[in-house]
Amino acid sequence: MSKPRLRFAPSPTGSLHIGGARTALFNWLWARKSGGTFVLRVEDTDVARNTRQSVEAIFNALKWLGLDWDEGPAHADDAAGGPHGPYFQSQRSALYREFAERLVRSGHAYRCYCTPEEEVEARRAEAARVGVEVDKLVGWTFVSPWRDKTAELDKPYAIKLKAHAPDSKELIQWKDLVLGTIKIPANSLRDEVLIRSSSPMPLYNFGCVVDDHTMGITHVIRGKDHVINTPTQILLYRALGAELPTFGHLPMLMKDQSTKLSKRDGAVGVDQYDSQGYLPDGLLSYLVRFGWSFGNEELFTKAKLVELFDWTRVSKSDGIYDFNKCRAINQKFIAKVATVDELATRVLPFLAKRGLAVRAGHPRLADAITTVKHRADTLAALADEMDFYFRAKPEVDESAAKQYFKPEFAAALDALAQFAEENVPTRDERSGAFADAKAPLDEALRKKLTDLALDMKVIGQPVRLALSGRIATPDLASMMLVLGPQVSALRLREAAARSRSATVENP
RNA sequence: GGUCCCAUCGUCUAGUGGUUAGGACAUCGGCCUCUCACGUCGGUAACACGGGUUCAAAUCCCGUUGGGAUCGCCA
Repeated sequence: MSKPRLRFAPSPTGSLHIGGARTALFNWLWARKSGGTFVLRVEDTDVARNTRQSVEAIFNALKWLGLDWDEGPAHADDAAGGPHGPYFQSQRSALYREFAERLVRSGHAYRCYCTPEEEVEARRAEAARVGVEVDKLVGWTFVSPWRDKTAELDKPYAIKLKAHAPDSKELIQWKDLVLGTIKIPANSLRDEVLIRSSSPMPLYNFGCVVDDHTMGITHVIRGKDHVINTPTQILLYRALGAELPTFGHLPMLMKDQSTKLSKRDGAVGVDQYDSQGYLPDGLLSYLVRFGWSFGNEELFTKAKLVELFDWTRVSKSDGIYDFNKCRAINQKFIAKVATVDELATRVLPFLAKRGLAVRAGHPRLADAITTVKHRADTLAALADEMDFYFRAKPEVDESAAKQYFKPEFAAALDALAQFAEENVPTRDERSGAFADAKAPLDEALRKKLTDLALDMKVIGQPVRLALSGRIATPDLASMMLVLGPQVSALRLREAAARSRSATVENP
């Protein structure tokens, strides 16, 4: 048996939606797991809604997620893109026309000279006959008078699929990879338009089947909203004399129990997760749960996902998208899964956004991250937590300064400045893990406080504010260690000076 | 309404005939503590309902109810 070929076929009408990302993920996963091929095809036949900008946004989102494709356009202007190219449907019109005419010749399709307006009119007439409003008319489909005619007229025509014989009792069925066997009565299908009368572009079902067929796609994995398209597509495969791919329909992502997640529901664009500082694998770990789970595990790298994925663990029921849970997963990913090196690379742009031009390999970067990675749920938050380590002077929380920078603390702050100079090792002086240097420093600090007859509970916040400008930070010893003896001492002395000159407030 | 699909804590889920129905997020409380977090301990909280099958059902079957998808010369 030949290797599986899977595809993701987005329509470029906006940025990549997380639902689309989920679908792409499952296709990619099986391609990687099975040693098959992952194809990217752009279904850009709706010229009114498609934009080149969207094409690029989708490609970028896929790249950011790390869902690399083996075949397909490398960029928005890549006309070839691989052995089955072009991969933009808008560039394949001739092919669709050719297949459509072939179906007309073989009797599976016909030229319908009715105009869309005539069909609308027929619908209206039927509604009037039955005595209901047009949009209340159900279960009625337009039957073209051209269905069994072969005449060629000199006027525009749509090519329609002859879906089934009028008295067909056939059940169209397939074994769905996730839903199991599904049977749908053929007579519930209508004569679908393959190619419009007014445009060379194919309609969805036709373009999809022609492409999946000519591109050798073996597995069609998509959202459950496509279940209803499947029988029509099966008819099309049959008409083409083509082998059926395996279909798999994934559960939907819902906003709540009664609404499916739409483009207006907040953070649904993958690009937004990128700019908010999510980790690609963090997002993917959450998205994969919409359809797949592995025991109670919820943190997966892509490599792990490829290793563990299989179709027997795929679920059928729709899931409600929970932004909080997504963020919680990302937080755990930052704290527990991502390496300091990876975080160091990824946090740089977020530091830059704060005006901090920290370069990769900055001597304080790795240590800074180890002190704050348990405190952030996004890279943006991580950058915020690290901010004070990299500023020449910390940005002081003024209301906290009023509370903690008081004359009575000045002497202590000076004394601790000296302590820092004498006890905080420089980076060159220490080796080994951060924690190995921190523990003794922490101990020394406590001893010093005892010697000075200072209570940590009292002096802690002034010192914290001195070192960081903030009232919520990592522990004191950690900050001193990251900052180093000189900077620590400098900040403590400045705080001491400021405290000394602070006026005593009258309550 | 036709057709199709689905159904375990608020949410995502584990569970594949015998469990005190487990975990995670959220939530509530305790502990830890130099702040905020992290961590940790514990609490509240679920098998939609009704019939079968079986010694035994969250698990299998049927029905009901509830929810979703779809019904374009969009994708």
